[in-house]
Amino acid sequence: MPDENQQPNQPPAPPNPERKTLDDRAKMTELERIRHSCAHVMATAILRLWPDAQFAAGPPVENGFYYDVDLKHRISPEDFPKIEEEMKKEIKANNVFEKLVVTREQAMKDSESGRLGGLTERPGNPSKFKLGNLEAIPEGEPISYFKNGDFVDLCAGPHVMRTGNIGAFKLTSVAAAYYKGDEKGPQLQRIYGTAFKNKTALDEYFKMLEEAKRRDHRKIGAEMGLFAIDTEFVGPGMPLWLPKGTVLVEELEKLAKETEFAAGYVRVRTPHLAKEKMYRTSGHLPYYEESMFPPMLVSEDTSDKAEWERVKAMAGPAQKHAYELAKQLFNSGGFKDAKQIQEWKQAAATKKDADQAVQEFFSSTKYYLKAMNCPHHHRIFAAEPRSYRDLPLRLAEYGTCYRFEQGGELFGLMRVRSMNMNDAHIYCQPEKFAEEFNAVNEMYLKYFKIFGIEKYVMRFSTSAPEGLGKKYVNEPALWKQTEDMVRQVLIDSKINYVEVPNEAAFYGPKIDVQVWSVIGREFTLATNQVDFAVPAKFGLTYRDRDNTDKTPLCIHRAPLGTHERFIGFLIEHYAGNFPLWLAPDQVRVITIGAEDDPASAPLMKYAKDIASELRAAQVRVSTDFGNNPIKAKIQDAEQLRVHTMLVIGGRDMDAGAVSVRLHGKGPQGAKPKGEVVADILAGIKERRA
RNA sequence: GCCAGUUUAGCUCAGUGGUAGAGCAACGGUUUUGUAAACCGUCGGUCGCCGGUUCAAAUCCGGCAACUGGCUCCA
Repeated sequence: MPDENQQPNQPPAPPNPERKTLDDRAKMTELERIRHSCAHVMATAILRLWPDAQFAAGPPVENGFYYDVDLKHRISPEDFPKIEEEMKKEIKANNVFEKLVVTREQAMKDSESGRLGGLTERPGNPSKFKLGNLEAIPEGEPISYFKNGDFVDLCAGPHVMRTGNIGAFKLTSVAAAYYKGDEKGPQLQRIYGTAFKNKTALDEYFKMLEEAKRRDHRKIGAEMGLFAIDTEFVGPGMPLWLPKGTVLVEELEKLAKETEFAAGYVRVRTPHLAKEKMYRTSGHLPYYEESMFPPMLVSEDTSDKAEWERVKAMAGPAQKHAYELAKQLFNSGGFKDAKQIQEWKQAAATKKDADQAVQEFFSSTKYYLKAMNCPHHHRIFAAEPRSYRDLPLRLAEYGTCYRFEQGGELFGLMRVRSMNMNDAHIYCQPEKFAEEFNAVNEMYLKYFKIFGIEKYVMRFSTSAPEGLGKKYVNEPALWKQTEDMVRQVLIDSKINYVEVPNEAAFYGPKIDVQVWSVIGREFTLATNQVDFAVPAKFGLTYRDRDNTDKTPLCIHRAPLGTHERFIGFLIEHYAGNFPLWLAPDQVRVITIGAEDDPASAPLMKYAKDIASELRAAQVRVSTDFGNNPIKAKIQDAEQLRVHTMLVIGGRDMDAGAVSVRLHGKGPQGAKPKGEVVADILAGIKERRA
């Protein structure tokens, strides 16, 4: 990793997915030691209440600690007070955290007797997870226990000196977690807590959480009328952009279009659907089917006769029954109740058979909602003969994609099922790759500057040899070649990055840009992927200088990610206080004097003229000429987060001036009207922060 | 999808088996103003949905849905 480009406020690199070395562990900060120790104290307390509990891993994490436990009793927040009670006793006892170095044989023995992660030996209840942890310790590395009171744990430390050094703590939540993160492994209960040096720091942390809640994009989005998620009629994970949110969407599109135009991109537009053949050819279906909406089945021939032939050709009664029910479904526009669906499911031996029956019914054309834009763009590349002179061809589109994210993944605007990607595909000659890839990275940095994003890290995801042919296309030479190219560009451009093995896309290595919102939430915003596989699958070629046909390399890139996630991020980044160019409510003209008061007629004219002038210049301006007191009008505008308030009274009118007030910054004094208007227009044009 | 929790008016929230409440917002009026709340009044709810227990359910029980915090996944 190039250190010289390390930015001063760069966050620490994400935790290495591989095992922590003893050296890494020794670097634990004091706070981390407190939290790690607190996890042991929590385990001690849980064992006093439920002696048969088996523990897996209990590390400190960003905002606290957790311990994974296997226990018949389902721990709920109602149990927290009594666990905390036991923890307090252990802290009050002020036991020493004693380190014992043991042999592997001893540790094996203590795992089998249930002593590890226990208060006593527990015959017939071996410490199975500790045994697994023990196996992961490489030969030659010392094996140690930490002991506080009766609790003995397999642990490399480090810890605080005594349990009494844990100043203040609180249990926060419980969740399910898989042993060693393996979905197929046993499921454990993960108990989360947090700990601090003292009560003041703990209270501050909870106050910070409250503050974070106020900045949550879901809360601000509702307050400002940016978006709505109508789960009843539209569906979960499919946001509706309200007029004010649409302003943000369109301002971003404008920015992207200008930037891409200047960088030599051309724009294209594609439908939201494609035939099954598209995703079979691209190779997405086997890798990606789970994340796509189930296909729509479309018939080009529904004549009764053709249908009958198909029914007769079907294998068994199960398929025939499924077929009848499927027909009912399509004719009536949906099953009437859950019983009917159940019946249908039972009728078909497996879901596949039922799908098959439906498909047969409609002469077998499947259409998929697109989960990505690349195949469509590949077909645009294929639509015309290409010469090396046409390259690099940069096809850009704000393409709408649909992904069937699992229910539990959905999260406000951050994880959605319908999304608009700031997408483009760059087709280039392999020898032009570095130049193009670099230009894309520079575009990222340009955007970050506009939005004042200072904390970011580029995650360079590469393949793993064991995944070739499974998770990744089986092209070892191309993997190595493209990964080397990307790495070289990153090193040459001195961009700060971390390399993450085994996380590439199936068709090539990728770079994800990770950012942190002010409230500390982490986001993967942008992505930049190399694709050496899919263009070949579509038979894409260009005629090179030497009169031979060659396959282009493709770079997928989305510097602004999706509208949904990017705007979600921006809402929290700015806490809803957008810069003038983005603000849904840019200017509000507020009069001291009401429209329904005849004496204010000249003031009204003066104010209306200013509003009209701004509106004619495409500024989003509203007016408040109502009869509320000025304080109330100001408050309304402040709560709406109107960026610039122009307060106009008789005094201003007489001087040909307006009084400017900026949201969150208070009154800025009266200035000549022309100057104020010019400044507003310039601020918008320059996209001033 | 998995574990736990939550769901009462547009929003924030009271209401632990006996006639659904408050503040803000909205709407109607009064008041005519110098930088974050003038005053009076009116409207607004199948207590997420379905079922059960009970003389009686927002409240107790079961199922489902959505959301929240995590896990796995991911732009």
